[in-house]
Amino acid sequence: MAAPAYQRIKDFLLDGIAAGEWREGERIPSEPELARRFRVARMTVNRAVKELADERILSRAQGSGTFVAPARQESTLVEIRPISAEIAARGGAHRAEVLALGAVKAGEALAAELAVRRGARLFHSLLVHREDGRPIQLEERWVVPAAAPGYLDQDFTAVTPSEYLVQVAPLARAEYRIEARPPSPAARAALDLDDGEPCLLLHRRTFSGGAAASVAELWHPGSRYRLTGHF
Amino acid sequence: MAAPAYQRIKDFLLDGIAAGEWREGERIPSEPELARRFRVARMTVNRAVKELADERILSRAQGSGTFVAPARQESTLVEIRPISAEIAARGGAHRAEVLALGAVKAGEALAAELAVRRGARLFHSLLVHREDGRPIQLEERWVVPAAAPGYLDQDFTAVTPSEYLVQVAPLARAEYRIEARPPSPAARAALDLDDGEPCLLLHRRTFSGGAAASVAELWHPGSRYRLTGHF
DNA sequence: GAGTGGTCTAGACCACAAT
DNA sequence: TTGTGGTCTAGACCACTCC
Repeated sequence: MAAPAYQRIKDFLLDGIAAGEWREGERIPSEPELARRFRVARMTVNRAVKELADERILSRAQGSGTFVAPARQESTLVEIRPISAEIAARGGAHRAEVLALGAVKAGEALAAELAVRRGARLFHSLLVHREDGRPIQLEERWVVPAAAPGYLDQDFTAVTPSEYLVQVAPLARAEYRIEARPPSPAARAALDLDDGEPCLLLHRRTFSGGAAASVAELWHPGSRYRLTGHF
Repeated sequence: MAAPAYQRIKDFLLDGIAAGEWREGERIPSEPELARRFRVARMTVNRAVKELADERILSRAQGSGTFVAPARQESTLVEIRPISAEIAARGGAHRAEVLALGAVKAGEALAAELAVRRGARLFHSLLVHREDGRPIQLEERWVVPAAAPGYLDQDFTAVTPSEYLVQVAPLARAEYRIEARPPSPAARAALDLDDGEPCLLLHRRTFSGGAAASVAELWHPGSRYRLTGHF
């Protein structure tokens, strides 16, 4: 199962940008040059570059070339990015620590949210994400086994659960809920909070193939995390 | 300057959906059929349909066809939905109380946000919104006078500031920021908070005609208000 | 004029779904 | 088996920018 050519080209460009090979405002290789390098038709390169331009990672100018777009500082709620990408975009170093990974039985609330029976087996993970060493997110997740059978075998320090789930269970829909909350005991322990510091809680339920696939609770320190966006 | 073929096909499909020719979940003509009808290559049809699928107006399934996607509702964050409409949608009774209305001088932070000089005159309003008698939002707002000259003469118990501003200063753009915060003194006094109850703070800056027009700080009791949405 | 991206063609092979 | 979408080719012409 090789990745399609256009995807390989996208990855090549994204890796180059991440590695600083082309910086903001700099020109990337032209379509004909990429076509030669990857031995594909120009239309295939065009698709790869066009998609990155649609995602505003590149900007194109007819007659002059394709350039790395200025980094956008927007974690739009409508398109929530993995925390690792968000941190990388700010130039920070991301590290994840797995606090728990295993199977649990669904309680009443979870059973209702995931449309399984009470006591059903669910995969469960608990991670802390750090930016430059400081905890920035406590991620607790419950996953319906059928939606991601290999969930428990993953190394979530390398690929975040959110990234893994997107790969194995194409995301059809998601619901979210944002709240200000006093920290839960687990969040207090994991997030290195000041006295009286509240948490920004992002609760998310995802659907894949028409059925509920996972529920996530993302706890963030109120003093060090905010959601931003624009329209 | 004729529109490109792929755009004509997109328009054809959008018009058909708008006219009810194909309803939610129904199949639209296949790529080969559209190619015949428009006398273009299948790749051109593919581009048109793929773009509409990327925009989630259509959904595609290999082997079975292309379907009209279920209409998506906008997240409450993406639109500026006045709190009064939000409450009405839940079946609650909305009442607003004006705590302050007048002119103030811009401090450093506000001057920077609104691109005016320090000490410049700004309109200022402070309101509490109640749902069935319980305070649900403390709304503090600073407005550039040029953007809404009649701001101070309004009766904000009848029309909320947000509704008034949308009328007089067509909204071009907005930035928002969502945070979890301990209550400010004003919020503590106005929102009838429990001990240790945090606030969900929505900070919003609006632009009209290219210039910053207003800044709003919307404080909500963490236990009684959440932002929700889906995609 | 040379190089760039924007669009388009007329095929092709494949994976997948419905039958 | 037939029809669907997913991907790709090897060209082409055009509008535009830069030199």
